Amino acid sequence: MTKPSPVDSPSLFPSRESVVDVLLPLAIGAAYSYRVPEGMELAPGDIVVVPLGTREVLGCVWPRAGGAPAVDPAKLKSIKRRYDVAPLQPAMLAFIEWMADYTVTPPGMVLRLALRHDESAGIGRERTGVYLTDRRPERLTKARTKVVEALFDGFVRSKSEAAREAGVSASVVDGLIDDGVLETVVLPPEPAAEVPDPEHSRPDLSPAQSEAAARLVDAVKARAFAPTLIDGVTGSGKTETYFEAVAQAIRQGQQTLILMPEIALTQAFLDRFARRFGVLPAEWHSAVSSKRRGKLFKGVASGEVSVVAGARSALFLPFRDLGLIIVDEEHDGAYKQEDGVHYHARDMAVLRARLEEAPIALVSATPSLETEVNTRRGRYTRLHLPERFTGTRVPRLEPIDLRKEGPPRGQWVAPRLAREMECTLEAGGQSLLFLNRRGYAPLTLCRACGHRLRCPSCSSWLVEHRFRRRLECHQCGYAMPVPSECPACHEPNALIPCGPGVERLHEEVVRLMPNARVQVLSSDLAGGVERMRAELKAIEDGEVDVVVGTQLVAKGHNFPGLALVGVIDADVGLGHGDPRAAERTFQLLHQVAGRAGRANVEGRAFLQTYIPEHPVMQALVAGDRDAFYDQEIAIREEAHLPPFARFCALIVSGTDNHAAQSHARALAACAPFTSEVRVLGPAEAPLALVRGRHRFRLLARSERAFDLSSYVRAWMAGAPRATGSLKVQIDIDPQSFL
DNA sequence: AGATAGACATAT
DNA sequence: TATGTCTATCTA
Repeated sequence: MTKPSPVDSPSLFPSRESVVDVLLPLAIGAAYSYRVPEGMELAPGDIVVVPLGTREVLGCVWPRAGGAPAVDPAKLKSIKRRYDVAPLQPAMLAFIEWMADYTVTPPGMVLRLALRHDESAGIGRERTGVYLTDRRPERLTKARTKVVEALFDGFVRSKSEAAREAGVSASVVDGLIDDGVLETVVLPPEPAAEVPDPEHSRPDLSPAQSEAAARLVDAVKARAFAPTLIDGVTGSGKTETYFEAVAQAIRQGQQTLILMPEIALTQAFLDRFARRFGVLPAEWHSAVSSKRRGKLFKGVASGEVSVVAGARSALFLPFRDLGLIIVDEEHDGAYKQEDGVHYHARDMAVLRARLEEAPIALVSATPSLETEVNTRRGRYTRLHLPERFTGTRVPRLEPIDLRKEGPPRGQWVAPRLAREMECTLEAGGQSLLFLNRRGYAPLTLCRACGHRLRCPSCSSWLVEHRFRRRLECHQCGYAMPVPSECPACHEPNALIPCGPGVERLHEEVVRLMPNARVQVLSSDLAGGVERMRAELKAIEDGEVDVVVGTQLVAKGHNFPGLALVGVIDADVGLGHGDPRAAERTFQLLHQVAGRAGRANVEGRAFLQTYIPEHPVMQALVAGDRDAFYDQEIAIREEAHLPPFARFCALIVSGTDNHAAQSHARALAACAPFTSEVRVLGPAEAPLALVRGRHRFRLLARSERAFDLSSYVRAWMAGAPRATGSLKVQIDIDPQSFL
């Protein structure tokens, strides 16, 4: 593949050519053809407005596929107008086509991801500026005097700015314009983003960081595809290291995309960026207003915006000249898009980097299995940051065997951990107890008849949330008030909570340590984002002695003062047959342990488990990451699952076929890798679905559920045709584009 | 994605 | 026979 020209391709269609193909952001197989109006010049990548049926839609002029498609010329309609934005670059067009092919999705659906911003939003009204003339108002009111005084320096201000500075309403300013006291000028549009300064503040880097940064900078200078894994322990300064590569891209006048899992786009990251580059990066995620999105879209397309930090959707921004991609926390599951177009943003980022001929850095303390494998096979370069920047070490997890030294019945903190927490409290240190279970108790059962409360719609356990006085289903969101009697045998006051959730753990810690200030952190914390921010601040300021938290505490936020971390139930999430369970548990607990310790204090971490002999626990205790990956890779190979196996879903729709619908539901529940999954083996894939290199593999919830391969074969043979449609997502080797 | 044209089901 | 609801099909 040749490097596409970063600027507008000069290869316009010959002037006598009056028809172009336009890809529409719809689930249509191919681009449609449109007549080009007299005098309009179009090239592939241009965004245009075209008529479609009764309405008008946005589309993208698409390279003409080989061989003129036979469309009745009488059906051709004309392009309405060109949309005022820089054209999509050839690499972007290639990206859309590749990704569509790769994800078995119509290209239009991928284009839709790129054009999803509001068309009108970015255009923005013209801003009017005002300045003071020599003329003075005939009737001089108090408000008018204030305006004249405020603008006496003669500088141009926007209307709203002038009003604000003078402390009057905008109508006063308008009145003065009418009287000729103020003159108006058209102001240039506000810049889409501030310009980062690569030399704003050069950081002090450790030798390991400097070495890694130099390698990355070289890769940026080379302007070639080069995938790298930045693999460094928590606190090793991975961010500061890749910032040097970002700085180099800025110096070269190229753009950078920094992808992060939605949750990681925190103030902490933005602050660090601002410290290094003097300004905030352009942010792109679901909370950004549509007006702002429109503006950014244009700024990114024109090349004006040089650094974008965003969630996975930022991958579809129309960069003019992308010089570097960073995928922070590359192992994070949030990169996987599971509805609409199914894709993994990390893999698509690698694809995009290849097509843009740009280096890409995947960043993680606990790389995903596939990234580790790619690195071991030499497809990615490994840059290892072995030490913490502060000099303290990431603590080893000390195992607590719950079979031997478990807590008394009805309690969850082992005596040894409780003593350690007590010591930490006396020494003025902060502790964190980690339990990946929201609510009070994960299961409620009837003491009288043994009935267990299940969700009526999806049959998983109902989780008691004592604070909200509700039973909630964590699977589907169903909720009901806590009943006073058993729904099965109607025995009153017989329902008892089983097992711990963070709420219950909180209760226990308060009992164990009456003098400690204890705070629960859970994603369902009452009071929303505001409250969460306040609590995090309180923790940071040392106003909390013990934090009891779920998954949330493992990601994003930094707790600068943690001296002790205790994992309450390390076995949660293992043993459900999920092929990713071991990997996820390892990553999560490794990250949690990494929270302990600070600049001058070595932290300690404890791991409560019933299965200390389990490979995940052994690897965590030994701190031996390589051994863990070795094992995990071997297990996959034995099961004939490629280490890359990504997703598989079979979606059946149709009213007449109830069996098909229940199959679809079962599959939706198990794909991709969320519950017990069994490989039914390679089946003869329908030719229509399998394109060349894609291997076909079906995963089902269990052997008993149904034999999918024969089901699909029957379906393809037309047996239960009904009115349904069938979509099979195929297990693809995600590196097939490398 | 919409808009629309058929296929059934139900009201008038 | 008009009207509503659900789906599959089409848009150049």
